[in-house]
Amino acid sequence: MMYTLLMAKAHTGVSLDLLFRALADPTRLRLLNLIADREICVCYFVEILKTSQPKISRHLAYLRKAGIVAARREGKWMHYRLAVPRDEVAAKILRETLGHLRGKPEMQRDIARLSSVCCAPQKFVLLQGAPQPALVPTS
Amino acid sequence: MMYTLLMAKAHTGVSLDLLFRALADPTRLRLLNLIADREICVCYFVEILKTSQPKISRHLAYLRKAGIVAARREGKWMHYRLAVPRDEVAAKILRETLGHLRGKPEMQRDIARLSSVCCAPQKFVLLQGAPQPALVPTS
DNA sequence: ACATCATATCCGTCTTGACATATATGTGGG
DNA sequence: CCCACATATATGTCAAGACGGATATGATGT
Repeated sequence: MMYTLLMAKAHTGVSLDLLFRALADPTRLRLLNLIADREICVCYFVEILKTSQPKISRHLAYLRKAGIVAARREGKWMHYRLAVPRDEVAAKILRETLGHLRGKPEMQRDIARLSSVCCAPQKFVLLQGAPQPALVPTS
Repeated sequence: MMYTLLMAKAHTGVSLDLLFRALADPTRLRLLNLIADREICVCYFVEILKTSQPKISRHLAYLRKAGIVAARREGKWMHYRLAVPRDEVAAKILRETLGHLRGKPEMQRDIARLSSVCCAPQKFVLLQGAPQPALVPTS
């Protein structure tokens, strides 16, 4: 019942204002920054953003329905990766936005946290045995 | 009471998700496309978008408070023009978005309507004696 | 049974449109 | 000059819906 606006048009491809809607939230921007060039599973988001799992899951659902990310299940784990929108304009704006995010200190901090978490996953209860994120060829 | 989130941060410059919020609406995108490279007064928006004047005025207020457009009064008329955000990242994304809009058929139709309306303003009751839009040096 | 993740529900806030009304400026008459 | 009155634009109010966070519960795989 929620997010019906986005859901309604998700299948037709992302029109510009829908893309902007998807980008108009700090949590989603942080998620996108982490997803940008690696396939990564949900437990890392929970550990890095330090927010509740349902909250993250909802924002990921939002991005999925907006056609910006795609998910793949591997056993217990769900891997998320970027899904470049078919719409050329939307795709370009998304790429540029991700590029800009990379320069933001807050975003760099998230990436740094990801690195440290990956180097010592055994230190984080949530990440026991979690699959490592895999870099993805830059689109 | 309305738009408090935007109002709260408007003076500090536009953070990325606030810019996206401002862009996440079709009406505002149409307005921005018309404003992009000319200073233009409100009555043209009403005539071109064919929507209610309060609706347009509200969206313009939204864009104003988001720091994306600026207004200037000249007698009865209010002229709106683009206001490039101080934040370099936001400014770049805005410029690129406007560039992309230019390619969209719907937006080109609006520009076409603007031209025809400007050539024969006497045909439109709303535009009797309204000042002509003035092109602005491309930023 | 447990771990990982997704969805439902509740609640407060924001957004949006429609409609009514207020404000600001210009104009003409006394 | 002051007063109506028209014009251009802005704002208040209301209702409907969307959003975002928190919490509880469901689904899926080991």
